[in-house]
Amino acid sequence: MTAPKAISCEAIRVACESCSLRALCLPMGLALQDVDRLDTIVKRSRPLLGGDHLFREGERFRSLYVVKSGSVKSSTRDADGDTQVLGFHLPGEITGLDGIEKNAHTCSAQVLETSLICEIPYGRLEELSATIPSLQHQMYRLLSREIAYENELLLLLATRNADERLAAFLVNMSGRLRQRGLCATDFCLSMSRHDIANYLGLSAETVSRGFTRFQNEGLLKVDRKHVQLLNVTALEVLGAATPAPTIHRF
Amino acid sequence: MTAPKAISCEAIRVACESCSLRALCLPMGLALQDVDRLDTIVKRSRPLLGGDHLFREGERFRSLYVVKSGSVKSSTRDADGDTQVLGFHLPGEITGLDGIEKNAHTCSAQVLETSLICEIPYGRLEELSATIPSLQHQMYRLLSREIAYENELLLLLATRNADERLAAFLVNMSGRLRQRGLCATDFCLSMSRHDIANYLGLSAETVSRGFTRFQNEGLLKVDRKHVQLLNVTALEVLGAATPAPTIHRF
DNA sequence: CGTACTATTGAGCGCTCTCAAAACCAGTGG
DNA sequence: CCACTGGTTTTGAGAGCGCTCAATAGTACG
Repeated sequence: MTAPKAISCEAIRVACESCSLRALCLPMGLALQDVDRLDTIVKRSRPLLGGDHLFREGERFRSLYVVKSGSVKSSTRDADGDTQVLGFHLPGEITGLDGIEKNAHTCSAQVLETSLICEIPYGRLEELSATIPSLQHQMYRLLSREIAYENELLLLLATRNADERLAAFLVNMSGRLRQRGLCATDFCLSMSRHDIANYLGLSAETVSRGFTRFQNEGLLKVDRKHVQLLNVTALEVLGAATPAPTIHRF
Repeated sequence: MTAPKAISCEAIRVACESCSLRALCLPMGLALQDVDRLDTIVKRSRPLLGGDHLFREGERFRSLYVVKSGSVKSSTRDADGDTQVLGFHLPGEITGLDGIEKNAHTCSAQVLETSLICEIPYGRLEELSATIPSLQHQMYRLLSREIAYENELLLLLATRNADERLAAFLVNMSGRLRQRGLCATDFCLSMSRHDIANYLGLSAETVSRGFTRFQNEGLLKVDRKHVQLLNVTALEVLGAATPAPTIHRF
């Protein structure tokens, strides 16, 4: 029951040894030679530690960042100082796209655990994309994907109750892990309950209660950050579509 | 007190006679000759009537749409059939960006009132942007802007109460109108209370009560769709930043 | 073993939803 | 000019979900 964290993180690490930009871009239709050209502008840094910042809100925008292993949290802060978690980025995913327009970051990105991150200097990427139409095409798709994804999130926050949000979150994480070839039913959540709650527009207590209830209902097993999904179908139904407006129990 | 609708809509119409792609793109740093090239691929259609669809969820993605005059509502539908309003598009604004990735629209766009819409065939736009670096640059900015904007919306839905959401909505509309050179304190809301509520993740009743309370507090005057902001500062404070966690009144 | 932090659990309250009715408006036809 | 109709908006009353506050429990680390 112990060290599930180590197991899961190791799994991620192993799976992502080969997770370079190749893995990210090849399926999207880039020619191998173009990926190599892209590869030349990418900077690889030493592993970052949990709590390290990739960038902070307001900083000059210079680069996009691709998670190679580990995970990243992006968040913003409003006039009150209230912080809002905008998303979690898993291996293969990109962050920093919001900074392009104003040439300044509108949110902060913080590493949640020891992570490997690729930095892509945006200026050079844009130059390159002007000479490689397929790269430009993928860039447009990438940005559009982000928009569509946030639309889904808006739907979730605007219409779903606490259980549905939490279920949707778990199903979403599960799907993204599966997409990267990782175990979709047994994984570690690198973020705190508070972060999850904030992301879902709930209080930490409500998220905690949700986990407990799901466990009591046999939908999953949870031990701190380690989560084991036992009934993915039920979670999907709960998260994506409530079969009936009101469910009466007895 | 009557016919404010006509006044405001007329104002929009007049102000947007000149609101072509030139107005949209020139301030963004496109050379005049490039704007002209862009102009040649744009289709202009006869005025659309309230309720007409620009596109529907699931349809093949072909074009982006720029509002010349009038207004557009974009919304999505989930598995339950629940509909979620994702945004309102005013003159000069663009819609359809979410469809690029999957080559299919992930939301629907519906005209709220008689409107003039420019259609930009996406394939030709992408081709063009591959030959005009500055256009490519603006496209990236446009997409990034959409992402940053949705981030703000997520913050609103996740952390703000009903009054704050409504205030933020009004301030936002006001600012966007001002940006287009229209009156920022006296305008008509082309969308229904139900649409506003849905957009803000509230019930129509709560929105209605909000309008009434704001009016009683002297923040604005409201008569059906016609809104007159009397104390923009107070609304900004309420919508963007609550000065203190709790405000005690007596 | 003590400290600091995170997570869980409990109790009570308040905001917002739901349900319901009334008011209001626009359009139509008598 | 007025009654009728379908729609939206407003207003009211009650209930429930999720927040807040608070205490406890569990974990990591020195």
